[in-house]
Amino acid sequence: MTSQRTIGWLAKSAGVHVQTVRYYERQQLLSPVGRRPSGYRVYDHEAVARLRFIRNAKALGFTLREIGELLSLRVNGRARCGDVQRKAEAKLHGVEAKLTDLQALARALRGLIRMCQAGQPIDRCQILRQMEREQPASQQSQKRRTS
Amino acid sequence: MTSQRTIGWLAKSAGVHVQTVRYYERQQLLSPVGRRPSGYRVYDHEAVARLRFIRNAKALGFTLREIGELLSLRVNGRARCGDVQRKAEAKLHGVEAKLTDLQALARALRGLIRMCQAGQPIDRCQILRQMEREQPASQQSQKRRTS
DNA sequence: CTTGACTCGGTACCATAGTATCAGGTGTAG
DNA sequence: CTACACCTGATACTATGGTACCGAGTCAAG
Repeated sequence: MTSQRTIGWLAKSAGVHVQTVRYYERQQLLSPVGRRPSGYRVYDHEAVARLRFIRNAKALGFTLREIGELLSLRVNGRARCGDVQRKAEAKLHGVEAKLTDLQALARALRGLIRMCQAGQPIDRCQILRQMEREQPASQQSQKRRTS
Repeated sequence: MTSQRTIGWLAKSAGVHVQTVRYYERQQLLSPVGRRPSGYRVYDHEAVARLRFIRNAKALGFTLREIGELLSLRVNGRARCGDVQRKAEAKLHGVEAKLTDLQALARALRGLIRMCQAGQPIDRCQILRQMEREQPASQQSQKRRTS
């Protein structure tokens, strides 16, 4: 009953796999409140909230590393809301840069499709040509991961 | 000399590592025009354009698999324009779906940032509170990383 | 007390996009 | 002719975010 707060209970409550909970533990994002004598992990409702937090932050595009930072901000009493805000803003800027790039690409693809409809041969395709050009690395849309 | 079109020349010309060129070859994105008797790969200027294409498409968020499709689209282009058009349209739909996801993400981030009254102690941070809420994964799938 | 579900740690594996290192062969400048 | 840079395939390793499987131990219902 009430003592059923095992890893399986937690996983089910938060809608993730048991292995994922253990994976998050290895990544220092989450730990059990204790262990039974048998070694079984014991959790509380806090853990469910924390796991939900992780899931939502992940859906917002934060990496597990970033989520870890967010979580430790929460623990660290001196941290201010502004710290969190800055992280969210950095993430937003990355997303906006990506949006700009993708919008340009969508426009280019629509152009290609129009050209195809006009019966133009593909070797005149301007986007494909454009993509062969040496591009001035200008507004780099984040290398790999936004930190 | 003109006969220096080895993998090293290509890699330097396109600004990637030699191993990356070989990796792309394994991924069927690029192949040498031939081999020297010694086995050395030989490339031409086309290869530089192709590598630049790959780099630029990658910067736009295409996976190597998708880039392969784009490249074969270019090669098959002369044959059947209808085929090409369908592929381009599929690609466009993919880009538009990505755009929708990213726009939702940006909206969510902006909403969170607005809620934050900087200077609040961390335990009153609305961003963090919001992220603890049960958010039933909602509509957007988020299958691929958006970073 | 047995049965079956659950849990343990450990390890291996998936995809993605490379990077690093290896022994050994090649190419070329001095 | 000798250095030394470059090339070869093969294999292993990086990071990210998990998933799958293993034998062995545990827990609770019947």
